[in-house]
Amino acid sequence: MKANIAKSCLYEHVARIGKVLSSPKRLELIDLLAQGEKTVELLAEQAGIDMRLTSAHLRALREARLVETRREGKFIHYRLSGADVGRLWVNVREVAEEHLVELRVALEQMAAAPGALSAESRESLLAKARSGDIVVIDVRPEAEFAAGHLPCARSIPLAELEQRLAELPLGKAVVAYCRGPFCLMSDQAVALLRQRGYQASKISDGVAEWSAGGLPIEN
Amino acid sequence: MKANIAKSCLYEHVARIGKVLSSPKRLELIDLLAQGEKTVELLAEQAGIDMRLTSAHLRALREARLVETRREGKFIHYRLSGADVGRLWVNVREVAEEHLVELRVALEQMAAAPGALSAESRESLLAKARSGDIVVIDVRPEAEFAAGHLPCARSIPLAELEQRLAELPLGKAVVAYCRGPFCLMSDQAVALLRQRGYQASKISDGVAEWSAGGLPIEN
DNA sequence: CAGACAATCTAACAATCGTTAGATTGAAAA
DNA sequence: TTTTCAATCTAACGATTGTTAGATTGTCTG
Repeated sequence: MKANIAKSCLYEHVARIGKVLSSPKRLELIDLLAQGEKTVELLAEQAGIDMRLTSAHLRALREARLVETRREGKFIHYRLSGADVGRLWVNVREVAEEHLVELRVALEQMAAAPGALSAESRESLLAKARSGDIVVIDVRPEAEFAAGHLPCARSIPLAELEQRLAELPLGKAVVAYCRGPFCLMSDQAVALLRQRGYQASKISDGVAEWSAGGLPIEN
Repeated sequence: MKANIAKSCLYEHVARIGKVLSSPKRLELIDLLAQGEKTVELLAEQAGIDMRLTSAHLRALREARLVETRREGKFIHYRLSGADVGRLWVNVREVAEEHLVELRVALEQMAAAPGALSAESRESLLAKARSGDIVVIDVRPEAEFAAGHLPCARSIPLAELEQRLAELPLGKAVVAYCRGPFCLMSDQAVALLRQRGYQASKISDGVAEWSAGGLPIEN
């Protein structure tokens, strides 16, 4: 039957997307690109992968049309080719968290600091941030903050946090966030802040999760 | 760094889900399972794959916890392990449709019958079905209808459509649906109905797409 | 022009995966 | 018990993929 071979061809096209999601390194690159446009060199450094291998993985991602490029002098900037790609990454990760117990266990024992907010809704957090009830800090590198961040958030990169403690009011609750559930920067920030007497906690959301939840992103 | 190896371990777990989505045959099995619980034999027949190979693919899906099994006598019934798995499949397919031009082209030239409804919202379709303005028919096998179907839909499997034409009112518009955008059954139904003088059209949604869109499913 | 550097290309190896076909398990029926 | 049949297991193959290291492209700077 002619229709049958045409049909299996359709699934083959979708499998191209699946194939690209089947490598941990490529997933990490997608996670990093969800924070904003980045050069190959920066991606290689942040993911801890050899630049030549990074380039090969990015090629695979580009052939599946999940990322696009932009040239700027010697540098080539990669970015996700749409917000739906970020949502897809969040979706795959959520399904993995839901069904793979091993992943949940690994996540729990990695986040040694028990700094997560007790199941607070995104909306109520946003309301408290808007009213000035809490201070929300974005501890990612400044370039990622500039590419897009949570409403009312202030950029204090983790590397600068110790020197810039004075910017934070001691009385108010401080809520930190970073790249998402797989990123440890907000945990480290919370640990440092608590050590210095601040009332600190974290949310596991990054901009991709926040945005996938239907909430606004500023830049 | 210890944190670094733990982190790459997290992405590896998510990649297990990606790996399982990287084979066209497995995607077709997921698509079929989104229609409801099925035995290995039935899946093999409907996907046109050797049963032993089907079993091997189902094993991979089960090891990634995307499907679960239930034994009933000699038969083993497979089902998706949650509604989120169906949503993930829809999500991956939508990203593929959005970014892979080749897939869009293949889809268009496969659906020879131009029977698709002009961009009508799901809600308005549901309202018209509820008011009795249109007749919605589910042309999938009856067992799939029984496992879950669109509200107000009537089951008329494609194989029985010709003999059961009398059940359909000639004056009203008839809207057919089947397993989803990759399924040709609703196209065939529309072709047959129009040939017999009915005012027929189709929607590309199946229960998975309908449900992923936040609309209710009956059974 | 030559040198520096970001990024890609190439070739080669080991490891993994999809597929096939034959053998085996396990539950129901004769 | 033996037979039947759904489903799984096993071994083997060919193809694909991830990774590595060296060579190359292309752009800016001196």
